[in-house]
Amino acid sequence: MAFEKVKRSENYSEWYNNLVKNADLAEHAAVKGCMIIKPYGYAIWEKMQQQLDKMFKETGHSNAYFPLLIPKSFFEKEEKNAEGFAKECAVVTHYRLKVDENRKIIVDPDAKLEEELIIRPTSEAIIWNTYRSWIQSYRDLPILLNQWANVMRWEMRTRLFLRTSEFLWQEGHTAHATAEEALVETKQMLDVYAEFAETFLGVPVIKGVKTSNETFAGAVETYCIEGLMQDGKALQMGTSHFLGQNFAKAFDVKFQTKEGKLEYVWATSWGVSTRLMGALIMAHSDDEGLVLPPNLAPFQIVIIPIYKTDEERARVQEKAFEIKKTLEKNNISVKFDDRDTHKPGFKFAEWELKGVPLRIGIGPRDIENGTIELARRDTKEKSVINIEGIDIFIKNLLEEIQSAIYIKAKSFRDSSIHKVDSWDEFTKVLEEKAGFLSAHWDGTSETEEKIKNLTKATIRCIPLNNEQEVGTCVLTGNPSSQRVLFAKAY
RNA sequence: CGGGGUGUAGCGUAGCCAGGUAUCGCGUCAGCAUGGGGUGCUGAAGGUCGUAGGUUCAAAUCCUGCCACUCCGACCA
Repeated sequence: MAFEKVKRSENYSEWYNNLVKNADLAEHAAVKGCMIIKPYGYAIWEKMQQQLDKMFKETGHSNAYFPLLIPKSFFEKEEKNAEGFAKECAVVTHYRLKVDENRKIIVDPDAKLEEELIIRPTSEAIIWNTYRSWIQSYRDLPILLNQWANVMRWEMRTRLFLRTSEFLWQEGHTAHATAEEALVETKQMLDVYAEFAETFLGVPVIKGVKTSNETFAGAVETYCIEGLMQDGKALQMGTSHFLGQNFAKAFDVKFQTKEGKLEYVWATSWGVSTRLMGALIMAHSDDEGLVLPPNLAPFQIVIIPIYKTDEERARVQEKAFEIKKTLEKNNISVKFDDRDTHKPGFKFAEWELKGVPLRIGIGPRDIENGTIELARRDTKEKSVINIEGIDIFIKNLLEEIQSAIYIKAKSFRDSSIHKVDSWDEFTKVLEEKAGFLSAHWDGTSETEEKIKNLTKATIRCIPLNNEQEVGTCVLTGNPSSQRVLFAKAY
Protein backbone atom coordinates (compact mmCIF):
# COMPACT_ATOMS: atom_id res chain seq x y z
CA MET A 1 0.00 0.00 0.00
CA ALA A 2 1.44 3.31 -0.99
CA PHE A 3 -0.41 6.13 0.62
CA GLU A 4 -0.57 9.57 -0.70
CA LYS A 5 0.61 11.43 2.33
CA VAL A 6 -0.71 14.88 2.95
CA LYS A 7 0.54 16.97 5.81
CA ARG A 8 -1.90 18.45 8.23
CA SER A 9 -0.10 21.75 8.21
CA GLU A 10 -0.07 22.05 4.43
CA ASN A 11 -3.65 21.36 3.54
CA TYR A 12 -5.90 20.52 6.41
CA SER A 13 -8.91 19.65 4.36
CA GLU A 14 -6.99 17.41 2.00
CA TRP A 15 -5.27 15.81 4.99
CA TYR A 16 -8.68 15.04 6.44
CA ASN A 17 -10.07 13.52 3.25
CA ASN A 18 -6.98 11.43 2.80
CA LEU A 19 -7.06 10.19 6.32
CA VAL A 20 -10.68 9.14 6.10
CA LYS A 21 -9.91 7.15 2.98
CA ASN A 22 -6.56 5.70 3.98
CA ALA A 23 -7.59 4.69 7.47
CA ASP A 24 -10.45 2.78 5.89
CA LEU A 25 -13.15 4.77 7.61
CA ALA A 26 -15.37 5.74 4.71
CA GLU A 27 -15.55 6.53 1.04
CA HIS A 28 -17.77 8.47 -1.31
CA ALA A 29 -20.81 6.61 -2.57
CA ALA A 30 -22.16 6.60 -6.09
CA VAL A 31 -24.77 9.11 -5.04
CA LYS A 32 -23.64 12.64 -4.46
CA GLY A 33 -23.23 13.58 -0.84
CA CYS A 34 -23.66 10.06 0.44
CA MET A 35 -20.98 7.94 1.99
CA ILE A 36 -20.12 4.35 2.49
CA ILE A 37 -18.98 3.77 6.03
CA LYS A 38 -16.44 0.99 5.89
CA PRO A 39 -16.16 -1.72 8.54
CA TYR A 40 -13.37 -0.04 10.47
CA GLY A 41 -15.17 3.29 10.52
CA TYR A 42 -18.43 1.63 11.39
CA ALA A 43 -16.80 -0.24 14.26
CA ILE A 44 -15.91 3.11 15.81
CA TRP A 45 -19.44 4.38 15.27
CA GLU A 46 -20.79 1.23 16.91
CA LYS A 47 -18.64 1.90 19.94
CA MET A 48 -20.07 5.39 20.16
CA GLN A 49 -23.57 4.02 19.79
CA GLN A 50 -23.08 1.43 22.49
CA GLN A 51 -21.86 3.95 24.99
CA LEU A 52 -24.46 6.60 24.18
CA ASP A 53 -27.22 4.04 24.19
CA LYS A 54 -26.12 2.92 27.61
CA MET A 55 -26.15 6.48 28.86
CA PHE A 56 -29.60 7.12 27.40
CA LYS A 57 -30.96 4.06 29.12
CA GLU A 58 -29.33 5.02 32.38
CA THR A 59 -31.23 8.28 32.20
CA GLY A 60 -34.52 6.50 31.71
CA HIS A 61 -34.97 6.46 27.95
CA SER A 62 -36.14 3.64 25.72
CA ASN A 63 -35.51 3.07 22.05
CA ALA A 64 -38.23 2.99 19.44
CA TYR A 65 -38.40 3.38 15.70
CA PHE A 66 -40.49 5.71 13.55
CA PRO A 67 -40.71 5.56 9.76
CA LEU A 68 -38.40 7.11 7.21
CA LEU A 69 -41.22 8.62 5.19
CA ILE A 70 -43.29 11.49 6.47
CA PRO A 71 -46.50 12.68 4.80
CA LYS A 72 -46.07 16.21 3.58
CA SER A 73 -49.18 17.29 5.46
CA PHE A 74 -47.61 16.28 8.79
CA PHE A 75 -44.41 17.93 7.91
CA GLU A 76 -45.95 21.30 7.18
CA LYS A 77 -47.83 21.51 10.47
CA GLU A 78 -45.03 23.03 12.51
CA GLU A 79 -44.42 25.97 10.28
CA LYS A 80 -40.98 27.03 11.38
CA ASN A 81 -39.68 23.51 11.41
CA ALA A 82 -41.03 22.93 7.90
CA GLU A 83 -39.63 26.20 6.63
CA GLY A 84 -36.26 25.52 8.13
CA PHE A 85 -35.88 22.20 6.39
CA ALA A 86 -37.90 22.81 3.23
CA LYS A 87 -34.90 23.58 1.05
CA GLU A 88 -33.17 20.35 1.82
CA CYS A 89 -35.91 17.75 1.69
CA ALA A 90 -35.92 14.82 -0.68
CA VAL A 91 -39.49 14.06 -1.76
CA VAL A 92 -41.02 10.77 -2.82
CA THR A 93 -43.61 11.36 -5.49
CA HIS A 94 -44.12 7.94 -7.09
CA TYR A 95 -44.40 4.39 -5.86
CA ARG A 96 -43.55 2.41 -8.96
CA LEU A 97 -41.24 2.11 -11.94
CA LYS A 98 -41.98 0.47 -15.24
CA VAL A 99 -40.24 -0.70 -18.39
CA ASP A 100 -40.97 1.56 -21.34
CA GLU A 101 -40.97 0.83 -25.11
CA ASN A 102 -37.18 1.19 -25.26
CA ARG A 103 -36.77 -1.32 -22.45
CA LYS A 104 -35.64 1.45 -20.16
CA ILE A 105 -36.72 1.65 -16.57
CA ILE A 106 -38.74 4.81 -16.06
CA VAL A 107 -40.90 6.27 -13.33
CA ASP A 108 -44.43 5.12 -13.98
CA PRO A 109 -46.45 8.30 -14.51
CA ASP A 110 -49.58 6.43 -13.47
CA ALA A 111 -48.07 5.71 -10.08
CA LYS A 112 -48.07 9.22 -8.72
CA LEU A 113 -48.70 9.37 -5.00
CA GLU A 114 -51.80 11.19 -3.93
CA GLU A 115 -49.83 12.71 -1.10
CA GLU A 116 -46.14 13.30 -1.47
CA LEU A 117 -43.85 11.85 1.17
CA ILE A 118 -40.83 13.55 2.65
CA ILE A 119 -37.75 11.57 3.52
CA ARG A 120 -37.20 12.59 7.14
CA PRO A 121 -34.67 15.34 7.71
CA THR A 122 -35.60 14.91 11.40
CA SER A 123 -38.55 13.17 12.99
CA GLU A 124 -40.40 15.66 15.17
CA ALA A 125 -43.35 15.75 12.77
CA ILE A 126 -44.01 12.05 12.58
CA ILE A 127 -43.32 11.55 16.25
CA TRP A 128 -45.55 14.33 17.47
CA ASN A 129 -48.28 13.16 15.18
CA THR A 130 -47.96 9.82 16.95
CA TYR A 131 -47.68 11.27 20.44
CA ARG A 132 -51.09 12.85 19.95
CA SER A 133 -52.68 9.44 20.13
CA TRP A 134 -50.45 8.26 22.96
CA ILE A 135 -51.05 11.13 25.32
CA GLN A 136 -54.32 11.92 27.03
CA SER A 137 -53.57 12.20 30.71
CA TYR A 138 -50.75 13.38 32.95
CA ARG A 139 -50.40 9.66 33.70
CA ASP A 140 -49.11 9.14 30.16
CA LEU A 141 -46.23 11.49 30.80
CA PRO A 142 -43.36 11.73 30.54
CA ILE A 143 -42.55 9.89 27.34
CA LEU A 144 -38.82 9.40 27.04
CA LEU A 145 -37.87 7.93 23.68
CA ASN A 146 -34.85 7.74 21.50
CA GLN A 147 -34.39 6.38 18.03
CA TRP A 148 -31.31 5.36 16.10
CA ALA A 149 -31.95 6.25 12.51
CA ASN A 150 -30.74 7.66 9.25
CA VAL A 151 -31.95 11.03 8.04
CA MET A 152 -31.54 12.93 4.81
CA ARG A 153 -30.83 16.56 4.24
CA TRP A 154 -30.07 17.48 0.68
CA GLU A 155 -26.91 19.45 1.36
CA MET A 156 -25.26 21.55 -1.28
CA ARG A 157 -21.77 21.05 -0.03
CA THR A 158 -20.80 17.82 1.65
CA ARG A 159 -17.79 16.34 3.39
CA LEU A 160 -17.33 12.81 4.63
CA PHE A 161 -18.74 12.51 8.16
CA LEU A 162 -18.88 16.26 8.74
CA ARG A 163 -21.77 16.93 6.44
CA THR A 164 -23.30 14.27 4.26
CA SER A 165 -26.74 14.22 2.71
CA GLU A 166 -27.67 11.03 4.44
CA PHE A 167 -26.29 10.55 7.89
CA LEU A 168 -26.76 8.29 10.87
CA TRP A 169 -27.74 9.67 14.20
CA GLN A 170 -29.85 9.25 17.23
CA GLU A 171 -32.72 11.55 18.00
CA GLY A 172 -34.32 11.70 21.39
CA HIS A 173 -37.89 12.93 21.61
CA THR A 174 -39.48 13.48 24.96
CA ALA A 175 -42.85 14.74 26.14
CA HIS A 176 -43.44 16.33 29.54
CA ALA A 177 -46.19 17.78 31.67
CA THR A 178 -44.33 20.94 32.62
CA ALA A 179 -41.90 23.37 31.09
CA GLU A 180 -39.54 22.93 34.04
CA GLU A 181 -39.37 19.20 33.55
CA ALA A 182 -38.72 19.58 29.83
CA LEU A 183 -35.97 22.07 30.52
CA VAL A 184 -34.36 19.76 33.02
CA GLU A 185 -34.46 17.02 30.39
CA THR A 186 -32.95 19.30 27.75
CA LYS A 187 -30.06 20.17 30.01
CA GLN A 188 -29.62 16.67 31.28
CA MET A 189 -29.11 15.38 27.76
CA LEU A 190 -26.71 18.18 27.02
CA ASP A 191 -24.71 17.01 30.03
CA VAL A 192 -24.82 13.45 28.77
CA TYR A 193 -23.40 14.61 25.44
CA ALA A 194 -20.72 16.68 27.09
CA GLU A 195 -19.67 13.83 29.30
CA PHE A 196 -19.59 11.46 26.37
CA ALA A 197 -17.54 13.85 24.27
CA GLU A 198 -15.00 14.42 26.98
CA THR A 199 -14.62 10.94 28.46
CA PHE A 200 -14.97 8.90 25.31
CA LEU A 201 -14.08 11.04 22.34
CA GLY A 202 -11.52 12.85 24.42
CA VAL A 203 -12.71 16.14 23.01
CA PRO A 204 -13.32 19.01 25.43
CA VAL A 205 -16.53 20.85 24.70
CA ILE A 206 -18.16 24.10 25.65
CA LYS A 207 -21.77 23.89 26.68
CA GLY A 208 -23.88 26.78 25.60
CA VAL A 209 -27.06 28.20 24.17
CA LYS A 210 -27.50 29.13 20.54
CA THR A 211 -28.50 32.62 19.50
CA SER A 212 -31.87 32.93 17.81
CA ASN A 213 -30.19 32.83 14.39
CA GLU A 214 -28.75 29.44 15.12
CA THR A 215 -31.67 27.94 17.03
CA PHE A 216 -33.17 24.75 15.62
CA ALA A 217 -36.20 25.43 13.45
CA GLY A 218 -39.19 24.87 15.69
CA ALA A 219 -37.32 25.07 19.00
CA VAL A 220 -37.68 27.66 21.73
CA GLU A 221 -34.08 27.19 22.75
CA THR A 222 -31.19 25.17 21.40
CA TYR A 223 -28.39 24.05 23.68
CA CYS A 224 -25.21 22.75 22.17
CA ILE A 225 -21.77 21.39 22.78
CA GLU A 226 -19.05 23.02 20.73
CA GLY A 227 -15.66 21.50 20.11
CA LEU A 228 -12.54 22.95 18.56
CA MET A 229 -10.66 21.17 15.80
CA GLN A 230 -6.90 21.31 15.27
CA ASP A 231 -7.18 23.87 12.50
CA GLY A 232 -8.91 26.27 14.84
CA LYS A 233 -12.39 25.81 13.44
CA ALA A 234 -15.29 25.02 15.72
CA LEU A 235 -17.54 22.03 15.33
CA GLN A 236 -21.01 21.71 16.73
CA MET A 237 -20.96 18.23 18.18
CA GLY A 238 -24.42 17.83 19.57
CA THR A 239 -27.62 19.73 20.20
CA SER A 240 -30.41 19.49 22.72
CA HIS A 241 -33.56 21.45 22.08
CA PHE A 242 -36.20 22.79 24.38
CA LEU A 243 -39.18 22.75 22.03
CA GLY A 244 -41.65 24.39 24.37
CA GLN A 245 -45.21 23.66 23.29
CA ASN A 246 -44.54 24.36 19.62
CA PHE A 247 -45.00 20.82 18.43
CA ALA A 248 -47.79 20.06 20.85
CA LYS A 249 -49.69 23.02 19.48
CA ALA A 250 -48.94 22.18 15.87
CA PHE A 251 -50.05 18.56 16.35
CA ASP A 252 -52.69 19.27 18.95
CA VAL A 253 -51.18 17.16 21.69
CA LYS A 254 -52.96 17.94 24.97
CA PHE A 255 -53.20 16.16 28.25
CA GLN A 256 -55.49 16.38 31.22
CA THR A 257 -53.81 17.54 34.41
CA LYS A 258 -54.48 16.19 37.88
CA GLU A 259 -56.81 19.13 38.28
CA GLY A 260 -58.71 18.13 35.19
CA LYS A 261 -57.50 20.99 33.00
CA LEU A 262 -56.44 20.45 29.36
CA GLU A 263 -52.90 21.61 28.62
CA TYR A 264 -50.43 21.36 25.80
CA VAL A 265 -47.51 19.01 26.29
CA TRP A 266 -43.93 20.25 26.63
CA ALA A 267 -41.25 18.76 24.42
CA THR A 268 -37.55 18.24 23.92
CA SER A 269 -35.44 16.70 21.21
CA TRP A 270 -31.72 16.03 21.10
CA GLY A 271 -29.27 14.42 18.77
CA VAL A 272 -25.75 13.54 17.85
CA SER A 273 -24.69 12.11 14.52
CA THR A 274 -21.91 10.47 12.56
CA ARG A 275 -20.45 13.95 12.52
CA LEU A 276 -18.87 12.90 15.80
CA MET A 277 -16.62 10.71 13.69
CA GLY A 278 -15.36 13.86 12.06
CA ALA A 279 -14.75 15.41 15.46
CA LEU A 280 -12.82 12.37 16.58
CA ILE A 281 -10.62 12.47 13.52
CA MET A 282 -9.97 16.19 13.47
CA ALA A 283 -9.37 16.61 17.17
CA HIS A 284 -6.55 14.12 17.67
CA SER A 285 -5.03 12.75 14.50
CA ASP A 286 -1.61 13.59 13.08
CA ASP A 287 0.45 13.21 9.92
CA GLU A 288 0.91 9.51 10.56
CA GLY A 289 -2.82 8.95 10.63
CA LEU A 290 -5.63 8.47 13.05
CA VAL A 291 -5.14 8.72 16.81
CA LEU A 292 -7.97 6.93 18.59
CA PRO A 293 -8.80 7.29 22.25
CA PRO A 294 -8.73 3.81 23.85
CA ASN A 295 -12.37 4.11 24.88
CA LEU A 296 -13.50 4.13 21.27
CA ALA A 297 -10.79 2.20 19.46
CA PRO A 298 -12.09 -1.00 17.81
CA PHE A 299 -8.78 -2.53 18.86
CA GLN A 300 -7.02 -1.03 21.84
CA ILE A 301 -3.84 -2.90 21.18
CA VAL A 302 -2.34 -4.71 18.24
CA ILE A 303 0.24 -7.46 18.54
CA ILE A 304 2.71 -7.80 15.71
CA PRO A 305 4.86 -10.92 15.60
CA ILE A 306 8.40 -10.77 14.32
CA TYR A 307 10.11 -13.88 13.03
CA LYS A 308 12.21 -15.36 10.27
CA THR A 309 11.66 -19.06 10.22
CA ASP A 310 8.54 -21.13 10.62
CA GLU A 311 9.93 -22.43 13.86
CA GLU A 312 10.35 -18.90 15.18
CA ARG A 313 6.93 -17.96 13.96
CA ALA A 314 5.36 -20.82 15.90
CA ARG A 315 7.16 -19.82 19.08
CA VAL A 316 6.25 -16.18 18.75
CA GLN A 317 2.68 -17.07 17.90
CA GLU A 318 2.31 -19.14 21.00
CA LYS A 319 3.58 -16.35 23.21
CA ALA A 320 1.45 -13.78 21.41
CA PHE A 321 -1.68 -15.82 21.97
CA GLU A 322 -0.83 -16.12 25.60
CA ILE A 323 -0.49 -12.36 25.91
CA LYS A 324 -3.68 -11.83 23.94
CA LYS A 325 -5.63 -14.05 26.30
CA THR A 326 -4.23 -12.38 29.39
CA LEU A 327 -5.19 -8.96 28.04
CA GLU A 328 -8.63 -10.05 26.95
CA LYS A 329 -9.31 -11.35 30.41
CA ASN A 330 -8.90 -7.75 31.48
CA ASN A 331 -11.43 -6.53 28.91
CA ILE A 332 -8.79 -5.13 26.63
CA SER A 333 -9.60 -5.57 22.94
CA VAL A 334 -6.66 -7.07 21.13
CA LYS A 335 -5.84 -7.62 17.48
CA PHE A 336 -3.17 -10.17 16.73
CA ASP A 337 -1.94 -9.33 13.26
CA ASP A 338 -0.59 -12.68 12.21
CA ARG A 339 -0.67 -12.07 8.47
CA ASP A 340 2.33 -13.67 6.86
CA THR A 341 1.81 -11.59 3.77
CA HIS A 342 3.15 -8.35 5.16
CA LYS A 343 6.35 -7.36 6.85
CA PRO A 344 6.38 -5.98 10.38
CA GLY A 345 7.33 -2.49 9.21
CA PHE A 346 4.34 -2.40 6.96
CA LYS A 347 2.06 -3.46 9.77
CA PHE A 348 3.51 -0.84 12.11
CA ALA A 349 2.68 1.86 9.63
CA GLU A 350 -0.72 0.48 8.82
CA TRP A 351 -1.91 0.24 12.41
CA GLU A 352 -0.55 3.67 13.13
CA LEU A 353 -2.59 4.94 10.24
CA LYS A 354 -5.61 3.29 11.79
CA GLY A 355 -4.93 4.85 15.14
CA VAL A 356 -4.62 1.79 17.39
CA PRO A 357 -3.55 3.24 20.76
CA LEU A 358 -0.92 0.64 21.64
CA ARG A 359 1.25 -1.77 19.73
CA ILE A 360 3.16 -4.77 20.94
CA GLY A 361 6.06 -6.04 18.88
CA ILE A 362 7.25 -9.49 19.87
CA GLY A 363 10.06 -11.54 18.37
CA PRO A 364 12.52 -14.31 19.27
CA ARG A 365 14.75 -11.87 21.11
CA ASP A 366 11.87 -10.86 23.36
CA ILE A 367 10.94 -14.40 24.11
CA GLU A 368 14.45 -15.09 25.33
CA ASN A 369 14.34 -12.00 27.52
CA GLY A 370 10.76 -12.33 28.66
CA THR A 371 9.95 -8.89 27.21
CA ILE A 372 7.95 -7.16 24.51
CA GLU A 373 8.33 -3.89 22.71
CA LEU A 374 5.49 -1.52 23.46
CA ALA A 375 4.73 1.54 21.33
CA ARG A 376 2.26 4.31 22.09
CA ARG A 377 0.37 5.79 19.20
CA ASP A 378 -0.32 9.18 20.73
CA THR A 379 3.22 10.06 21.79
CA LYS A 380 5.05 7.57 19.55
CA GLU A 381 7.12 6.50 22.56
CA LYS A 382 8.61 3.04 22.45
CA SER A 383 9.76 0.98 25.37
CA VAL A 384 10.73 -2.56 26.20
CA ILE A 385 8.82 -4.02 29.11
CA ASN A 386 8.58 -7.32 30.93
CA ILE A 387 5.78 -9.68 30.04
CA GLU A 388 5.31 -10.29 33.72
CA GLY A 389 2.43 -8.10 34.93
CA ILE A 390 1.69 -6.86 31.45
CA ASP A 391 -2.09 -6.89 31.88
CA ILE A 392 -2.16 -4.38 34.72
CA PHE A 393 0.52 -2.30 33.07
CA ILE A 394 -1.39 -2.02 29.82
CA LYS A 395 -4.71 -1.46 31.47
CA ASN A 396 -3.25 1.51 33.32
CA LEU A 397 -1.46 2.74 30.26
CA LEU A 398 -4.67 2.72 28.23
CA GLU A 399 -6.30 4.88 30.86
CA GLU A 400 -3.33 7.17 30.83
CA ILE A 401 -3.50 7.49 27.06
CA GLN A 402 -7.21 8.26 27.20
CA SER A 403 -6.56 11.08 29.59
CA ALA A 404 -3.42 12.28 27.82
CA ILE A 405 -5.34 12.64 24.59
CA TYR A 406 -8.00 14.64 26.35
CA ILE A 407 -5.52 16.84 28.16
CA LYS A 408 -3.68 17.59 24.96
CA ALA A 409 -6.88 18.54 23.18
CA LYS A 410 -7.98 20.58 26.16
CA SER A 411 -4.81 22.58 26.45
CA PHE A 412 -5.01 23.32 22.75
CA ARG A 413 -8.64 24.35 23.10
CA ASP A 414 -8.00 26.47 26.19
CA SER A 415 -5.14 28.28 24.55
CA SER A 416 -7.35 28.92 21.54
CA ILE A 417 -9.96 30.99 23.34
CA HIS A 418 -9.04 34.60 22.78
CA LYS A 419 -10.60 37.54 24.52
CA VAL A 420 -10.94 40.40 22.10
CA ASP A 421 -12.31 43.86 22.76
CA SER A 422 -12.17 45.77 19.51
CA TRP A 423 -13.09 45.16 15.93
CA ASP A 424 -9.48 45.41 14.81
CA GLU A 425 -8.47 42.85 17.35
CA PHE A 426 -11.38 40.65 16.39
CA THR A 427 -10.47 40.45 12.71
CA LYS A 428 -6.75 40.23 13.40
CA VAL A 429 -6.99 37.38 15.89
CA LEU A 430 -9.51 35.55 13.75
CA GLU A 431 -7.16 35.80 10.80
CA GLU A 432 -3.93 34.97 12.61
CA LYS A 433 -4.92 32.56 15.34
CA ALA A 434 -8.43 31.28 14.56
CA GLY A 435 -10.04 29.42 17.48
CA PHE A 436 -12.77 30.89 19.64
CA LEU A 437 -13.11 34.62 20.05
CA SER A 438 -14.68 35.65 23.31
CA ALA A 439 -16.22 39.02 22.59
CA HIS A 440 -19.01 41.34 23.54
CA TRP A 441 -22.04 41.40 21.29
CA ASP A 442 -25.03 43.69 21.42
CA GLY A 443 -27.50 40.82 21.31
CA THR A 444 -29.11 41.60 17.95
CA SER A 445 -29.47 39.24 15.00
CA GLU A 446 -28.50 42.07 12.66
CA THR A 447 -25.10 42.47 14.26
CA GLU A 448 -24.52 38.74 14.29
CA GLU A 449 -25.43 38.60 10.62
CA LYS A 450 -23.12 41.50 9.78
CA ILE A 451 -20.21 39.90 11.56
CA LYS A 452 -20.85 36.68 9.74
CA ASN A 453 -20.88 38.44 6.38
CA LEU A 454 -17.73 40.35 7.16
CA THR A 455 -15.65 37.56 8.65
CA LYS A 456 -17.45 34.20 8.20
CA ALA A 457 -17.31 33.82 11.95
CA THR A 458 -20.58 33.01 13.69
CA ILE A 459 -21.63 32.97 17.28
CA ARG A 460 -21.09 29.39 18.28
CA CYS A 461 -22.82 29.77 21.58
CA ILE A 462 -23.43 31.77 24.68
CA PRO A 463 -21.66 29.61 27.24
CA LEU A 464 -23.79 28.30 30.09
CA ASN A 465 -23.06 29.90 33.45
CA ASN A 466 -21.48 32.71 31.51
CA GLU A 467 -19.83 35.39 33.56
CA GLN A 468 -21.87 38.59 33.43
CA GLU A 469 -19.65 41.48 32.48
CA VAL A 470 -20.52 44.93 31.25
CA GLY A 471 -18.94 45.86 27.96
CA THR A 472 -19.54 47.15 24.47
CA CYS A 473 -20.22 45.22 21.29
CA VAL A 474 -17.06 44.65 19.21
CA LEU A 475 -18.82 45.75 16.04
CA THR A 476 -21.40 48.33 16.98
CA GLY A 477 -20.14 49.62 20.32
CA ASN A 478 -23.62 49.15 21.78
CA PRO A 479 -23.87 48.01 25.38
CA SER A 480 -23.50 44.33 26.17
CA SER A 481 -23.85 42.35 29.37
CA GLN A 482 -21.72 39.34 28.53
CA ARG A 483 -19.19 37.84 26.14
CA VAL A 484 -20.19 35.23 23.58
CA LEU A 485 -18.01 32.82 21.61
CA PHE A 486 -17.41 33.48 17.95
CA ALA A 487 -15.58 31.14 15.58
CA LYS A 488 -15.42 29.96 12.06
CA ALA A 489 -17.22 26.67 12.06
CA TYR A 490 -17.64 23.50 10.09
C1' C B 1 -27.42 27.98 -8.03
C1' G B 2 -22.43 30.45 -9.49
C1' G B 3 -17.02 29.51 -10.39
C1' G B 4 -12.96 25.83 -10.97
C1' G B 5 -11.28 20.59 -11.46
C1' U B 6 -11.66 15.54 -12.73
C1' G B 7 -13.53 11.12 -15.31
C1' U B 8 -8.09 6.17 -19.07
C1' A B 9 -7.03 -1.64 -15.46
C1' G B 10 -8.91 -2.54 -8.37
C1' C B 11 -6.35 2.47 -7.02
C1' G B 12 -3.29 6.67 -8.59
C1' U B 13 -1.73 8.50 -13.25
C1' A B 14 0.94 9.68 -18.56
C1' G B 15 -0.81 10.45 -23.32
C1' C B 16 -4.91 15.18 -25.39
C1' C B 17 -2.19 21.39 -27.39
C1' A B 18 0.43 19.22 -32.95
C1' G B 19 -5.39 12.34 -34.32
C1' G B 20 -2.31 6.47 -36.19
C1' U B 21 -5.15 1.60 -31.50
C1' A B 22 -2.76 3.20 -24.42
C1' U B 23 2.35 4.86 -20.43
C1' C B 24 4.12 4.36 -15.67
C1' G B 25 3.64 3.35 -10.39
C1' C B 26 0.93 0.83 -6.56
C1' G B 27 -2.09 -3.26 -5.84
C1' U B 28 -3.41 -8.43 -7.66
C1' C B 29 -1.58 -13.57 -9.16
C1' A B 30 2.83 -17.25 -9.45
C1' G B 31 7.82 -18.38 -7.85
C1' C B 32 12.33 -17.63 -5.08
C1' A B 33 14.74 -14.89 -1.51
C1' U B 34 13.50 -11.55 2.73
C1' G B 35 11.37 -10.54 7.78
C1' G B 36 12.98 -5.82 15.05
C1' G B 37 9.86 0.56 10.80
C1' G B 38 6.06 1.11 4.53
C1' U B 39 10.79 -5.91 1.35
C1' G B 40 13.78 -7.33 -3.26
C1' C B 41 14.10 -9.87 -7.82
C1' U B 42 11.75 -12.63 -11.97
C1' G B 43 7.43 -13.58 -14.60
C1' A B 44 2.03 -13.01 -15.55
C1' A B 45 -3.02 -11.43 -15.72
C1' G B 46 -6.00 -7.16 -16.02
C1' G B 47 -8.56 -1.52 -20.28
C1' U B 48 -16.09 -1.04 -24.51
C1' C B 49 -10.24 5.56 -22.40
C1' G B 50 -17.60 8.53 -18.05
C1' U B 51 -21.71 8.64 -21.81
C1' A B 52 -24.34 9.87 -26.54
C1' G B 53 -23.59 11.90 -31.08
C1' G B 54 -20.49 14.49 -34.86
C1' U B 55 -15.84 15.42 -37.96
C1' U B 56 -12.14 11.92 -40.20
C1' C B 57 -9.44 6.62 -44.01
C1' A B 58 -8.45 6.68 -38.66
C1' A B 59 -10.66 9.64 -32.18
C1' A B 60 -8.44 8.70 -25.33
C1' U B 61 -6.85 12.94 -28.40
C1' C B 62 -10.76 17.62 -32.34
C1' C B 63 -16.26 19.48 -31.99
C1' U B 64 -21.30 19.33 -29.57
C1' G B 65 -24.66 17.65 -25.96
C1' C B 66 -25.39 14.94 -21.53
C1' C B 67 -24.04 12.47 -16.87
C1' A B 68 -21.33 11.76 -12.49
C1' C B 69 -18.03 12.91 -8.75
C1' U B 70 -14.98 16.52 -6.43
C1' C B 71 -13.07 21.43 -4.79
C1' C B 72 -14.18 26.79 -3.75
C1' G B 73 -18.60 30.16 -2.49
C1' A B 74 -24.15 31.13 -0.90
C1' C B 75 -27.27 27.15 2.81
C1' C B 76 -26.87 23.84 6.97
C1' A B 77 -26.05 19.24 12.24
